[in-house]
Amino acid sequence: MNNHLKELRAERQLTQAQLAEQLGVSRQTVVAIEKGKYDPSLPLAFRIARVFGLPIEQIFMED
Amino acid sequence: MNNHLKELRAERQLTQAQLAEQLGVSRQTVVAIEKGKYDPSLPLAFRIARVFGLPIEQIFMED
DNA sequence: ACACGATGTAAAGCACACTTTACAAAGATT
DNA sequence: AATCTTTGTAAAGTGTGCTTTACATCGTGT
Repeated sequence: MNNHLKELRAERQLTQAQLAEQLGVSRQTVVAIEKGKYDPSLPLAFRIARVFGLPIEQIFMED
Repeated sequence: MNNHLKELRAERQLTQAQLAEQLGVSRQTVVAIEKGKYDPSLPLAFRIARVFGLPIEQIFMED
């Protein structure tokens, strides 16, 4: 899976730490997802989608 | 997280085994998700959405 | 040069997603 | 009643999502 997390975060001018806090996860989790190290769980994907006001399919995509 | 998997599967008249095969997972995984024992991974959620032709948010929802 | 904020990397540990195998309980069919 | 399909339950094993801690790197500002 691919994702646009880094770009979306940059657009909103959020640091990894700020985004992590809004999502209720550690900064390492944000780093790992941005770097494509692993995919978020479904509940976390929902929270990410909610933070950015976008459907999950517009943030994450099967490559 | 809640989901409508069981109802959607019933509408399409699929058995758990048939759905599992289409999704490329074991039947136990389908059972566990239907029963709410755990949530699917994000990639599996995408495959489920594709099988039913619906956005993820119309199949899974934060309760 | 030094400090500071933001990002990247690594490793150990815990919980959960998924597997395989096996068996039990219903429902439908003959 | 006996069989067959479908569904439910359980348990042990593997891999991944997420945590915490710690340190390295890079860019910017003083």
